[in-house]
Amino acid sequence: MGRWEPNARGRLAEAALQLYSEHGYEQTTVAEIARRAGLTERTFFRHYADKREVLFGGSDELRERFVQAVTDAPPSAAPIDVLAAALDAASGLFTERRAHARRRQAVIVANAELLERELIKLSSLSAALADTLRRRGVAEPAASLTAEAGVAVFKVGFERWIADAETREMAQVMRETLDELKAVTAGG
Amino acid sequence: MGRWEPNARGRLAEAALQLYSEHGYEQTTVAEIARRAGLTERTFFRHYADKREVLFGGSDELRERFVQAVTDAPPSAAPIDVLAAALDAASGLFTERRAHARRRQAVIVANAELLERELIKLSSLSAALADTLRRRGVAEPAASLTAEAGVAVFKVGFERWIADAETREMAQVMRETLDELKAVTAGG
DNA sequence: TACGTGATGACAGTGACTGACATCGAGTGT
DNA sequence: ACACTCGATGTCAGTCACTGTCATCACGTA
Repeated sequence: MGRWEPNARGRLAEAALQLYSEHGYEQTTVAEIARRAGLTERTFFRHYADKREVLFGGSDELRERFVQAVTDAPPSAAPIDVLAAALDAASGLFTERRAHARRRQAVIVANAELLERELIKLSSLSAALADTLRRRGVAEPAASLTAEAGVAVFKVGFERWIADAETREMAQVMRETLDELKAVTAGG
Repeated sequence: MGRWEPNARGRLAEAALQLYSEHGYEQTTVAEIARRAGLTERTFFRHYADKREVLFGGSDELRERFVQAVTDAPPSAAPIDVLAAALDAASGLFTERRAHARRRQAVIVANAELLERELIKLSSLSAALADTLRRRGVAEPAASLTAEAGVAVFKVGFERWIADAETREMAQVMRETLDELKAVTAGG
């Protein structure tokens, strides 16, 4: 057995989600999170840049999944179809994770600071998407607009998937939501 | 002459923008802002909820302008046309203010915390837009998607307007950007 | 066996933000 | 004139997020 219990980072994330759920984000101190994880406050800040970041450990993976899908799409595909493929690929990350997503989202929407962090993560996702589209030869402002539209669909679709019963897969919800966006922007 | 210099709130906002521009957001303390405005730190927090909010005094006005335009649109108008009218109305707030907008935006994009605040203000704008569209009878998820698309156009259009020389009016840029979004989502 | 390394602990500090109470000039009524 | 209220501000003590610095100590390696 090593000197320390393994997976300090994961223990901190789990302790934080528990405490934020039980007592609320603002009422929880970093010292409490660290204590529940069997660590000190100083060590918390060695693993996470701030008190909010501990809930967003998976955002890099989501962005990479999106970017990979855009990169892998056939060169001939139109931006909107590339977007559809990316939404489909990203949805794969959430299968079997609806319960956890609900728990985490409930904490986030209950606090403005956490919502801010969520929004900047999505903004970073949008920037990465736009950049990847540009590398495919999509010009501005089409690249940025496609990326923003994609994130809009993801946001709205994610909320609907969370709110739904267990019937529909996330990928299906995303496809329906993208179709709705197309209908709206077409003036229908 | 009154007991205090008038417009304490405005003085704080101007002092903050100056100091954030000169030394950066993080390097500026609230005590410094208050001192330059001839007030104390405690009084700063009576006018603004936190160190970021001092840059966002105009966001309520922007949201109201958007909402008013949506409310005033003819009942028969399609959501996407309502959106176009709202973007046009909102652009009116920025005429003759390009220099100030540039200065403020430069400060905001230079700091992640300020960017987070900007994003949640735009998110609040999107929520208000969606709510107003729903009152017009637009169903979900069309209402939320239209609102998100509108904010996306505003974001992209605003950046382009800022980056542009003085040639085009903001309203014109917004119209062009909305047309680009339509083209992209149509698969063109 | 000595030494370097990496994760952690200990501790002091800064600055954002809050709560409680004091101050004082201006208006208001008598 | 006088008392009385009121609103904007000042003062002060306190909490907590976050940082810099140095110490510790098991583990691997030469």
